[in-house]
Amino acid sequence: MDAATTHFTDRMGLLFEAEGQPPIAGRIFGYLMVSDDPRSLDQLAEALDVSKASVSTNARRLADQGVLERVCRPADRHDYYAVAPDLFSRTMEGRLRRWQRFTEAVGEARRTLPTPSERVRGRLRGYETAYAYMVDAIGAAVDRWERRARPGRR
Amino acid sequence: MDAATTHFTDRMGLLFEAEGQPPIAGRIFGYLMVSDDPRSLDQLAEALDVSKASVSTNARRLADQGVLERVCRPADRHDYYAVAPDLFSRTMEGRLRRWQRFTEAVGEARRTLPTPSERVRGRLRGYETAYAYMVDAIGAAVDRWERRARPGRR
DNA sequence: CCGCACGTTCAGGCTGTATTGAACGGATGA
DNA sequence: TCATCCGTTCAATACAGCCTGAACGTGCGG
Repeated sequence: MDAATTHFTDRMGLLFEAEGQPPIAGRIFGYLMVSDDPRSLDQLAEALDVSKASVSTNARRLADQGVLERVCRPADRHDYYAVAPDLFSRTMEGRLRRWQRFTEAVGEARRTLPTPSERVRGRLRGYETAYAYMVDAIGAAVDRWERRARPGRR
Repeated sequence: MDAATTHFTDRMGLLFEAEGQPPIAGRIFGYLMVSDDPRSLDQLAEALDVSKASVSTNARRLADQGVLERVCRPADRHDYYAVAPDLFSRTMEGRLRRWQRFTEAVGEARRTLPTPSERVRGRLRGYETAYAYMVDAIGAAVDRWERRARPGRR
């Protein structure tokens, strides 16, 4: 692996770490981002110099999140991974899902708090409304983007 | 602190943890979210049953991020904290900033990789374009939201 | 039926970080 | 000037999670 690629994968590892994900997951993602073809677990383990166990776990994790796609080739027992073709909208979906968890907690609080003041109730309700507004706006923007970047798909 | 509030603050702690932030930061945020008035460091430490050192560090951290606001009262040496009034747009700004780091790394990769294939180059460029598109869309949505939620402000 | 090549799982070591108690600096008021 | 009350900083500890090597299950080929 050349120096520029190593630099990029390491940086992705740090960025993923800052988002609460394992560093290796970020490095896998980074490596596949700059890979032309899908890569097998062995290729990933060797390129990144990490154990196959980690690669297996983290690659599957990323695939579950929709960041990667598992590619199967006929007459080949290897699992190959590649960045998801609709990576961007998947990422946005994931972000909205994470925000939704916050909003659910806020909604539960608004419903179960014993004696919320008017200000607190308004604050919580305001957060929920803003979230709903954002879901619409971002969803619409992603749709527009997808239509622009991949006209005719679906 | 009543059970519903404790439940909410703990949940916020877990959600913050999943985002790569200290749990106590989330609990502070949660507690201030359902607090009518600004709270002092001592109040926070007692309510959440944590050391004042942690409260000091994490509250300042959140204030730096724009999530909280430090409130000063005349003739009172205490520091008070409250959720930022423009919490939502601050949160969005922070999210865009984090995405920007990814995009910067992608841009650097596109410029420094020794022999990127056409597919890889297109992928990286596509990511950068999508990010720029999203910054615009989200920025515009936040503006619309701010104008709707706080008409007349500035 | 055996050998091999995969991917997965799991206990254990290890590193990084959150949290704490204690010490510190600064400002205020007597 | 001293005593007190803040908030901050720091070394030390506890803890959580990542990563790994080895063992396991599975399916294919000989």
